[in-house]
Amino acid sequence: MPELPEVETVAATLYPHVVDAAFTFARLLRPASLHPLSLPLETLSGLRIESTGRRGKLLLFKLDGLQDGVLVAHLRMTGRIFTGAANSEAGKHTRCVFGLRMPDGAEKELFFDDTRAFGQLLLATPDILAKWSFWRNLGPEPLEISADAFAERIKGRRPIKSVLMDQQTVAGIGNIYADESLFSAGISPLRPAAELKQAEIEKLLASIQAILRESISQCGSSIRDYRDANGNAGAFQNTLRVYGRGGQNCVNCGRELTRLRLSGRATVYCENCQK
DNA sequence: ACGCGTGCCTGTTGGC
DNA sequence: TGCCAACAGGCACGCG
Repeated sequence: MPELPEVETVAATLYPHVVDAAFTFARLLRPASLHPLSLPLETLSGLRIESTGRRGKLLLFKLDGLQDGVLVAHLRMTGRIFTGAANSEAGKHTRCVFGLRMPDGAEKELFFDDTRAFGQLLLATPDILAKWSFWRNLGPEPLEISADAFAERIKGRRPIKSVLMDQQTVAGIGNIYADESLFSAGISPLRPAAELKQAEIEKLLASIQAILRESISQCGSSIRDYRDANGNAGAFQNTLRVYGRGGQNCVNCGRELTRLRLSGRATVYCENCQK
């Protein structure tokens, strides 16, 4: 499930395949995979991809030729973006196909596959983005926020894990990195956010940043579906210390890791090491 | 305003 | 072996 490090990796691996390419067509195979606020994808024809990037878990294609326009791909659980040869056969879970013409005239295609179809595409100008509440309310980038600003944002009675996963707090943390960061910081996912001491908040942010950076350097975590734009798996899943390890032994103290459901999501932590 | 529960999706897994 | 419930879970939405 692509979170910040995975989307960062997709953006980086996609870049050499699509930079300076111009869209020639867009074939939307599943209408619901287009966000209701989106401009029609036909608008893309002739527009050039200036760069690929990321904001939180959102993959961005910056476009030349549409006033500060951007094509946003929200991959959610199982979304994948990759390029292939022109006139390729659409897969069973292909939701959209884009035609691309490279600067040297070569043609290729860009695919948006999404097995579970939670993901969405959105072609937007700044005025449209301003109407999109998810975008408007998206919190700062966790790799760029200061400890003071972070502390400001995590006040509240909710469990700290729920606060971390709220994209309005900081953008890009999902279930994997919330569990891993809390383990690394020695903080229970159940602690009400407002109870955290200044030193704990600082340690938590440092843990988040270290884990996100380490995961990016290993091209993300491939638990089941995630692949980068070249179809390669990441390696950070081999480094995970609590996520998906419920019932196994804590790597730190050896006690059995606790697995529970917190606001609807599987949560694994060590009752001994995380207070 | 806030926080919780549910629905959206489909493939995989594990228990009986 | 076959069936089916549980599960994976980010986010919109509705309710209290």
